Amino acid sequence: MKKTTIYDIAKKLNITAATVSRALNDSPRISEKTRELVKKTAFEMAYQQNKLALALKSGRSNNVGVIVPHINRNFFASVIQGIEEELSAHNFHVIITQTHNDSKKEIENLDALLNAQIDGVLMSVSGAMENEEHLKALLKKNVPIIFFDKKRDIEGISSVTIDDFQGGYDATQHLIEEGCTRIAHFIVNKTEQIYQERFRGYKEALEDNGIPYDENYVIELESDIEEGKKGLKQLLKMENPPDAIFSSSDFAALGAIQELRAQKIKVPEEFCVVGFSNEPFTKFMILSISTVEQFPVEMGQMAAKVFLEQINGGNTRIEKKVVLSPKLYIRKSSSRKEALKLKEEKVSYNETP
Amino acid sequence: MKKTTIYDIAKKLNITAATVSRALNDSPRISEKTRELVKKTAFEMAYQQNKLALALKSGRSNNVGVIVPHINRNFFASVIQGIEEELSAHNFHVIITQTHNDSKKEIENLDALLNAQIDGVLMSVSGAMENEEHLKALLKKNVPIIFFDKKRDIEGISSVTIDDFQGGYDATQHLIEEGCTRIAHFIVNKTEQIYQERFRGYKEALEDNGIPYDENYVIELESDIEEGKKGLKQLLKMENPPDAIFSSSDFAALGAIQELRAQKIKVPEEFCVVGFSNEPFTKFMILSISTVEQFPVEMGQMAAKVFLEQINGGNTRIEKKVVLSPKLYIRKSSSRKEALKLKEEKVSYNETP
DNA sequence: TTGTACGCGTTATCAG
DNA sequence: CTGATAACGCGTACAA
Repeated sequence: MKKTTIYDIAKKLNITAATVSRALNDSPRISEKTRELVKKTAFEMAYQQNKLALALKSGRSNNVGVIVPHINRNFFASVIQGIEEELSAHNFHVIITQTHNDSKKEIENLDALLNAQIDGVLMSVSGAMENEEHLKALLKKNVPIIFFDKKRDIEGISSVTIDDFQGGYDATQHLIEEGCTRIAHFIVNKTEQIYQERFRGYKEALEDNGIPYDENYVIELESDIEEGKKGLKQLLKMENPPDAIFSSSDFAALGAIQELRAQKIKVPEEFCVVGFSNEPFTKFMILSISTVEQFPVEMGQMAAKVFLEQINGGNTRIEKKVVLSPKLYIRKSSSRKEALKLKEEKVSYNETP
Repeated sequence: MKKTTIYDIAKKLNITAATVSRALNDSPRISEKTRELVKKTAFEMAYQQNKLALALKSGRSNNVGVIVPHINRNFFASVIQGIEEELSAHNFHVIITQTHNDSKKEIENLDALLNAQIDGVLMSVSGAMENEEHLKALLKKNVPIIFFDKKRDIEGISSVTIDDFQGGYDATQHLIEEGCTRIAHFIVNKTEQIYQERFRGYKEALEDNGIPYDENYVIELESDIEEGKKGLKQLLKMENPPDAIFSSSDFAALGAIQELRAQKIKVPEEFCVVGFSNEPFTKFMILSISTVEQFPVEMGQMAAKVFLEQINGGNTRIEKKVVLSPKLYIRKSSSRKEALKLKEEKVSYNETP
């Protein structure tokens, strides 16, 4: 069955397509009578506007491209959720693509999206710091781009991120306040800005508290449970092993905790752990894991809002850098003082005759 | 900066747009020389094909709409991942929309996607069993639709689901084999097919094992931790409380386990629990939760494949019903026999002088 | 091998 | 208030 166009309606009513168009779009320059007649027949013929034609004519597709490493990662799924909610309310559609952390795939996706005439790109950059030629090239195409989470500092491109430095600082400061003195750090990828920033926060918190920084306490690993176990084993082999970890990955933090359990080391009494990202499981564990919330839904909404501003801002190119504040969620895996206090109470209770 | 079109290239080379088009598309009817010249200048002028114009002309947008209740749910995010991987390999783009389980939103999204001239829709149906007029109406529009997970039985519409009955049956059978005799069931929503099927599997397994079915053991609740706790409390109040739960929701299963712990009831020794969906956290818990894997990524890939078949199948309308097999993952929360055996060994070890 | 002319569905502009 | 026409960018049947 062929789709009905405004021409079909026009023919049926013996008027022109232009008139039909005006009627459907509630143009002021049309008689009430024709307007209603047109709308009625349009409904009867099950007319559906072809946005493609509109897009071709207007130069706006009302589609926005989103590029992430993996959709199936709670963080990114949540960001996308925020983006979709904000943009669909403004009649934009969200096209999603994945890079699997391969910058070659990123270039391909970008290219395909541009071909599809998207009105903008919201992306979390994949790969190492090098290669950003393809991103700079985007600027010339005059397509609004918004980076979120993993950004690059490119003049003219807006970004929405969290203050990773602050997140790292707060996590470390908290561990210090809980009485930990030898704090290790799991860094996910030394070549990526977000991890560098968390690392920097870690170091600065140590420094501010007069705790010497020991580079042997810093281990680079993948965001992965097994890697966390391995990392912990490595730390325990040291002459002067740490009594806490600030991990840039919740998964590695979980691995570390599992390994600590296996080695009969008590968490948090003897060893504290703080992760990063607030993955759902961190809250659900019986030994819940302290972590840093990144507010992914809000990040997505904000990225979408910045995009909408740029679209509506006309030709004035605005470079906006939004930095959201992370929030440390203190849970059991690092509540050392409280755990020790409880234990003490128990002991004294037992000692009472 | 204006985007360059084939017209711009044509003008520059003093040829016609048609020739440029042929050159870029590697038409056989063009000289090697012009082809190369055109491609070279196209590159220099940073030409990008406008797929919108192509779509308008060809009637194919190469965009596919995906409708889910929530993107930020591990199951759906994984399905989408599978869809994206499969479709992007065939040069289709994936447009995602959410319904928040509101069938009104579903209708709106469907409408918007049709306006956008998508080439097909892959969707998990929201809402209760009633209202399926809008879905039937789709058939007339001649747009390929594939249901996944939550489907409706509508003639002419293909679907990809898992065998929920089998999942429910296997989970219950397993509990029986572990020695549980009074098995309760958490059903998420009695009006939805997938939950009805799991429930049916539960009942049939009981019957096949000669265990009487008690409707008081069946509790309807939301897929939610708090609801799971409430459900468990309700069960324990009974005169003859159960010794196991097959929960259609991992979250409710977790809630039940947390409440069991709070009430000092030993899992799995005194009470076994099996969930459904294999949410990531079920594996990560120290007391890992047995659950039923639904293979969401494969489901997405399969849905995409069925769509591609229909697209390529020409006019022959095929109705394909793919049913994937679920897989029971037996973990600690229901490994009663093993736990009892271990305990016994420990006891006898302790008793040895 | 290349050019000419048209159509995809819509809206904007100009004329009536 | 309505009709006629051009334009968006592309591919292609037909003509040369």
